[in-house]
Amino acid sequence: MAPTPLPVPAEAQAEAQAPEVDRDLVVRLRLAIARLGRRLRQQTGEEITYSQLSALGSIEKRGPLTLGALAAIEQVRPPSITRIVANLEEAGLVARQADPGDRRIVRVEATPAGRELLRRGRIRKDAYLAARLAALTPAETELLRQAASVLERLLEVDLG
Amino acid sequence: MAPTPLPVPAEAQAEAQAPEVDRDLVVRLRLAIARLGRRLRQQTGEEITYSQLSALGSIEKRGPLTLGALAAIEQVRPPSITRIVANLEEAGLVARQADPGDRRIVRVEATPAGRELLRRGRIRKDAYLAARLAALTPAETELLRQAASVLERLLEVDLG
DNA sequence: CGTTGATAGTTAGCAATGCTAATTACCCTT
DNA sequence: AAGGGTAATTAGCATTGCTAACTATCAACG
Repeated sequence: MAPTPLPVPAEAQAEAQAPEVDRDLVVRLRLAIARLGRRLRQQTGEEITYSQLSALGSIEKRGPLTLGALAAIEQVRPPSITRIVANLEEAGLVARQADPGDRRIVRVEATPAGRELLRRGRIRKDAYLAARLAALTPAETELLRQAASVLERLLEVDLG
Repeated sequence: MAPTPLPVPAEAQAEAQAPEVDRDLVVRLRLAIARLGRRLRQQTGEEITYSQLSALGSIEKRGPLTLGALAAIEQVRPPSITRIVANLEEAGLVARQADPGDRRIVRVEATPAGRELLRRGRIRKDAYLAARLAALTPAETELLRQAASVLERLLEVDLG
């Protein structure tokens, strides 16, 4: 299919340097991601909300994290993270550590219970995706692997 | 605690993963999609929430819809749709029609203002993604194009 | 030293989502 | 006319996410 240039509105042109963008790709990606994301979100277990699960996952993966760092990762404002972490702590899934050098800073870490819940939750979510990935050819799987890298980079692009 | 999630499809609760499935890929894809999806959701613009936008989109696309049908499409319970539509109506973006034959039924339709907002909203979302895609190399763009096809197929895999 | 300004996190309060349970209004069949 | 089922709504709850304002702490500079 022929890539059609996207008429980029002024506000976006201020951000984006390249005026030529593949409109079709943009639309297809947006729809695919929005829908898949929605399905994954619905795939949360019963014991914890999606936001909590996501935060817990980041905490486990990236070690002891300050709340500010966690908020940045989760793309949420500090007050939201404060509350989410409070709920996680109340459920015994994360623990807070005081920073010895700077008493303003709070670090959070996953507890064994948190890790265990995460493991179970992942199995469920992964099973959902995995069941679908299983229908793909090896070449397609490899393609998605590379695409995942690109998507990860995309997420790190900070346009301000 | 958390709102009770929708019923989980049986096959997702079933056994963990087939050993052949690449676990790392599954995890990375899930995270990338979930986060990118969240960002797109945040990119709604100020005038309307994501749920409202999604509902409005379905209403425009699938013609006059009963609230029950809309709830099914949006995968939410009837009370949620009632409220979302009420907000959309208050904003003048949709209009209700009484069903002449069955007075229990309410149908909703997008107003011109609703259609217009939808058009603008799409452009803004596309611009968000487009700005990021612009930072990619041609090879990466091509990769994503192929990945989009795979993702689309993934979504069509109907396991339940 | 001690103000002064920045930084980290919290609290308070708002609007919205999503749910369940219960209710209202209505249709259809008997 | 009575019953049971269907469509939508209301009421009430927990959660999310935000902004604005506040506390506590650190660091720097005169």
